[in-house]
Amino acid sequence: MKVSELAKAAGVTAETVRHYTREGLLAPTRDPSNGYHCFDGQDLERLAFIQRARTLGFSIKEVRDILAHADHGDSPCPLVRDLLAQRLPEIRERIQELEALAARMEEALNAWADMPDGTPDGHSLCRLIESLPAPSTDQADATSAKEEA
Amino acid sequence: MKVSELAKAAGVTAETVRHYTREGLLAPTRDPSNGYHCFDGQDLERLAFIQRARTLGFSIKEVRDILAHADHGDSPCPLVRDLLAQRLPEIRERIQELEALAARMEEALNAWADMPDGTPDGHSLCRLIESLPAPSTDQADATSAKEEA
DNA sequence: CTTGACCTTTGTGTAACCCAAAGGTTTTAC
DNA sequence: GTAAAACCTTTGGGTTACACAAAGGTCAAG
Repeated sequence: MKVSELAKAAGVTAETVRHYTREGLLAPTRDPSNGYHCFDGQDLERLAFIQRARTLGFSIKEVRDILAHADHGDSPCPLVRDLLAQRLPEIRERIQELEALAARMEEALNAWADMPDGTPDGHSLCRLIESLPAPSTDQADATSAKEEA
Repeated sequence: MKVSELAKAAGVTAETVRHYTREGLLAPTRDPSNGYHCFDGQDLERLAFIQRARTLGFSIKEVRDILAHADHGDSPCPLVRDLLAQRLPEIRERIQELEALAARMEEALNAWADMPDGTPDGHSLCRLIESLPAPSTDQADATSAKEEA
């Protein structure tokens, strides 16, 4: 199979296949006559595996580690479970942050429903935004903001 | 005020202040004697404004647009409201995705609680992951996956 | 006058691809 | 038979919001 054929079979773009290949998640052979990448059924299974792992939130780097374990004949399952157990609370935290964000946005839209659109006057750029509570400036928050990025 | 002083006053890093300056959100004067950036009280207010806008989910680019409107004497408020109204459903969608992700992760952890850690056998790299439903390969999903990135 | 703390600019890294360009190959169609 | 379409290759740049390191100038304190 060539790049596009594998891509089509797996439902991803050819670029994605090339990206995974560059990153070492897939290791196709080469057609010596023209230098094209050659994938087989195993690569398709491997790509499907990668997609499932990605739906669980694993990064490319993590998937590479998982595959390396398996390629080395070791069970990657304990690693997989550890990563999941570690990441789950982080996801939940991220959800909380987004819910707080959505709440702020909604609150703002409601609060502003009848507030006038002032033109900037040197003291205020946009009262709609300046009416918000100031973001906290302490270290704890700076840390969580770092995570947010 | 010099960079670090403004940064401390606003509770951000000096790097962040420099970044906003590079991006044109802040326009400090220069000390002619040494080329240092000089910020004043207005810049501090402006930075506080930026932080509030960021807590509403506005990107740097959007904040720049908002500030440009205000600097030009126009009310940025309608723009702000439009952006918020547009972004809110996107945030909600993102929350749904993350909740689905958390659910998949949790489900996986539970389902695997008593499943054995098989060593890879050529047909399976990690049954824990391969027992997952295959990610859908249709265009609609590819599109939403694009948004997700 | 020498540290140490702070300033400057420039360039690199992050995550996971997307996209364009330049150039070779294979397939298709006339 | 060949020309154009379609696909392949590698390389390099773009995306977000900064963090960080390097190289070199500046400034306050001892």
